[in-house]
Amino acid sequence: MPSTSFNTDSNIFHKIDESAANDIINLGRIREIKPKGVLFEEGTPATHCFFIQDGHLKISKTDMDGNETIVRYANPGQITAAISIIQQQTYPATASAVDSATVIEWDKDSLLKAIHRIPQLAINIMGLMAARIGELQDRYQELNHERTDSRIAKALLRLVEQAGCQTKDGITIDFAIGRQDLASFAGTTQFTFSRTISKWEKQGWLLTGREQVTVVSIEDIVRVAEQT
Amino acid sequence: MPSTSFNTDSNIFHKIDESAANDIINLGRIREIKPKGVLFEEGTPATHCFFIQDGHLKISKTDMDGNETIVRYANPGQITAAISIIQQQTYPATASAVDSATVIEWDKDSLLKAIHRIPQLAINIMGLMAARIGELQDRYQELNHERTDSRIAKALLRLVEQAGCQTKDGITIDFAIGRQDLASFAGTTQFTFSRTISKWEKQGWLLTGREQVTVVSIEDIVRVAEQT
DNA sequence: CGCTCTATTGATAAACCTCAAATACAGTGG
DNA sequence: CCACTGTATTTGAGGTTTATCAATAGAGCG
Repeated sequence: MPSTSFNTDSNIFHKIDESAANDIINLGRIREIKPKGVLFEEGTPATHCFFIQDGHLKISKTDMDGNETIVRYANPGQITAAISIIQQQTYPATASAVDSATVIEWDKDSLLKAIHRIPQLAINIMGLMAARIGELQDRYQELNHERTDSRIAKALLRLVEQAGCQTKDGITIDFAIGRQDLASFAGTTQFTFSRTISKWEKQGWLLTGREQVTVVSIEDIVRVAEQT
Repeated sequence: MPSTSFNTDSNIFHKIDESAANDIINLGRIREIKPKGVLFEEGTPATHCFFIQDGHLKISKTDMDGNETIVRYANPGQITAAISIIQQQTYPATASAVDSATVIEWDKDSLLKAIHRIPQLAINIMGLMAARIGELQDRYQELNHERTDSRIAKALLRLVEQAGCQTKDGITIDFAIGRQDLASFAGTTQFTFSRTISKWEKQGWLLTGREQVTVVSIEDIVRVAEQT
């Protein structure tokens, strides 16, 4: 049950007519990535830019001690590695597929040419980038000043918002995601994360399973997210 | 001794010839902001986009408990509030001048038209946005996994890099900045910050004064920044 | 010289991480 | 269908970093 309905406001083809959009798509190459497959790796030369057609990517950074920080989850309709359009640099993070994903891959020059022909494309990409800056700033602030409880709640809400899937018990996340990844996304450890959500499960706010979480009572999670 | 030399690579007028650049500038309006003056406030409608010609802006978010998070310091040559080009939204942060600053202010429509005429402008702005995303991701990771020592060192290095000014004793920051702001920028409290830098001052790595810090031994600060 | 704003320092507390170990779960092959 | 193996998750105990609070000291300014 893939959530392939793009938000038109934050779509790179917003305000671009279908034939032009198809031209742009045809400049790229479709690629399938297997679960846990790596699309691009932090530190390698940034040559391509990707549009996510289906599936979900984990964008993460790993430091020298092996600590993984999940920068974001990238969802259908978004682009990633926009940096490669502009500067001859290296990818600042690693992208790997959480499930089976299909992306469209453009090389720098093709996309640059497309932008010169269709400036609206640049404006749309800027919109996506602005949204990411906003989200990163929010998460930075949260990590700085909020308790793990709130951050965990917010992390769950973000995932549910971006990849939520209604089931009979509540809303679950569209792809398999382990505690370690959830914890990294929330900016905490798997241990603290585990303790926190088992507390919530006892309250009946959640249902948990192996690599899976279902939010039963959104209101309660929102309340925790909102509290100091 | 203002550091008004823009880095051409990350300048919004990169690859744009002078007459076109002047056209773009003339679409805007020059504004002077007094020290501590507010340019735009978090949550208010995002109507304008700003180019910093001279001076430094503090971009910050303040939560309900009054905790200030300094998202970044914006320096000459950069733009801020790029979000207002694209979406009819509110500013995600507050910008205030740290010293006397002069900015060029564009309204959304003027800049949109300019982009449609000169797509290179969009590409340049995307470059600046990509740089900011990269920096935010770095800082997020640091806040997540590094000790306050390293973060404080990195904060000092960033400021020195962006607004450093060579003096006879070492490199000092171009504008007056108090401990509270330095601490916020490093993601810690004024107390921890104070303790840490007085330790470093005793080692002879720094000279400190009221609202002022001079880095004497960059190498030692770099070493602390680099350590786990 | 007093007033205000900024910075330092000490004592205390607590949130959170680290490490160790136990338990649950899913898939596999017998 | 069941035991087995590897992985994921939970739980506990203990320690450490870092925030919090309170109080003092210093700098600039009229």
